[in-house]
Amino acid sequence: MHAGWYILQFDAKSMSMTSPSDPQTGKKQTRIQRRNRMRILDAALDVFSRDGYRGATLDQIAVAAGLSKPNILYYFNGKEDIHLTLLNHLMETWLDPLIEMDAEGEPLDELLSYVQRKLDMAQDLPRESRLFANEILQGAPRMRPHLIRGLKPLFDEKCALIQQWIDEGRLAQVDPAHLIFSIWSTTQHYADFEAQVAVLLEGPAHEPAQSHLAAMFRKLLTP
Amino acid sequence: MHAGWYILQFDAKSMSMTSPSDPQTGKKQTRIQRRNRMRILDAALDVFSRDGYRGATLDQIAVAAGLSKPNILYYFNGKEDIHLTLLNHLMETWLDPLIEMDAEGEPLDELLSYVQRKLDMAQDLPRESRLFANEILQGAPRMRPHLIRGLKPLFDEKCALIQQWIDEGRLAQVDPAHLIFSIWSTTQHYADFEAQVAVLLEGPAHEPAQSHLAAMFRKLLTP
DNA sequence: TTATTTTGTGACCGATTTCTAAAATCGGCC
DNA sequence: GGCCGATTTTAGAAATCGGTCACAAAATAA
Repeated sequence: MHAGWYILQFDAKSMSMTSPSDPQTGKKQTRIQRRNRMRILDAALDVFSRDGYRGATLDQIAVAAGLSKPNILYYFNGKEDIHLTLLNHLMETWLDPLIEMDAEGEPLDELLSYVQRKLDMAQDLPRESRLFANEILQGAPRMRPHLIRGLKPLFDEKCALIQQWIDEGRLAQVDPAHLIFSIWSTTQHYADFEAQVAVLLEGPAHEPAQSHLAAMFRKLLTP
Repeated sequence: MHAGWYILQFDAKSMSMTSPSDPQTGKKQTRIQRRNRMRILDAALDVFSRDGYRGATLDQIAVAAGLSKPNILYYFNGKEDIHLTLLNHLMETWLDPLIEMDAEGEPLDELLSYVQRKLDMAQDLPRESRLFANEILQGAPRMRPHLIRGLKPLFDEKCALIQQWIDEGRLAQVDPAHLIFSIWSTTQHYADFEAQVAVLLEGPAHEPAQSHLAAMFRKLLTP
């Protein structure tokens, strides 16, 4: 949960008070509402994460959710509303691993744990990872404000922390920003490029990604 | 140029002999044909690399190319044809850096040069990188055959080479496949997630990506 | 020049897409 | 049962999609 979340949610709403699609105004959601909104969001996550915003259609989402198309629009104010809701939900969880990186902990442990958490997320939530990748690939048209107001300050804070650890001689010399980029890219790769990875890892068994990345970043960061 | 290329091209064609859109059958292309096909492909690269196959429209491409929609379809047999042509062109150049990795060279030099070439490509051809990323994100529906027939054998060959270097004690212990994934992901990140990187690197100057990646992989690979 | 081929366009088609309006149906509650 | 709000469906409007076609304009060959 971050400060920017409710702001985005608020900005995005058309502020109509008449639809059950607005969890802010509708005090109490029915069981059916909760169930169907969940179904729709789950189906939409499949579709948006594969085809991107422009490539996704309400028909695809409706079929995947097992609901009629107008019924989808009974629960959400439109395609944009669904997509924005997904991005907002994503924001709630996406930065958690980075937030958890603790200034009080042992630097190497903290960073290797962070790698582990990011890799777990890529493997447990590949659709969310691809949804994010799609949004950034398209130039982050809907998420740039959140990147600036939410991610950037957190990023700067953690870069400063890593730099401090380096200055204290507790980590090897590394550019903190590029280090974080390397952690993000190597971990998310297994979700975003799953189709390619699956083809290439076919055949004889390979070392798990986890041990490779742990070894790599340990070597990189050990002073 | 790979064996699979002509096969893919062949499969995709409707084999009509009447359109200038088929560079295989039309012996000599006029200047106008070459110029307009170039314009269309350049515009289509913009659109496809941003919005993906389903999200892109012929209207967008036509506007970006400065041509009318029917005129686009005079030069190409359809949306699919344009996209496939782009992917085929991409294949011609995308694997070159990996191919160049030389069994006769010094292992560390070869791998660090490979990192450098991949990073150069990400910075010089970001649209191509995003086109590729989009295709894989969507499950590689059009490229999986090429991944299997073209990339996989090359990948296995280079993995074996790296493993041999390791066995000879000329490189540190590393899983070759995951090493290559790490090289791909870290370099392509700067093209595919450019929108995010641009936001986060704003402010005080940072070390260039090149020196970070060079240092990182040198440290990882030095025995 | 004329004849012919190449290149380009406006009008249009059927299918798809987002979204609305209104009627029909469901589910509880008295 | 009968009422009332919540849910769902039917019907379709309006715009956009990929693609076609007849024909005009321009380039080229004779």
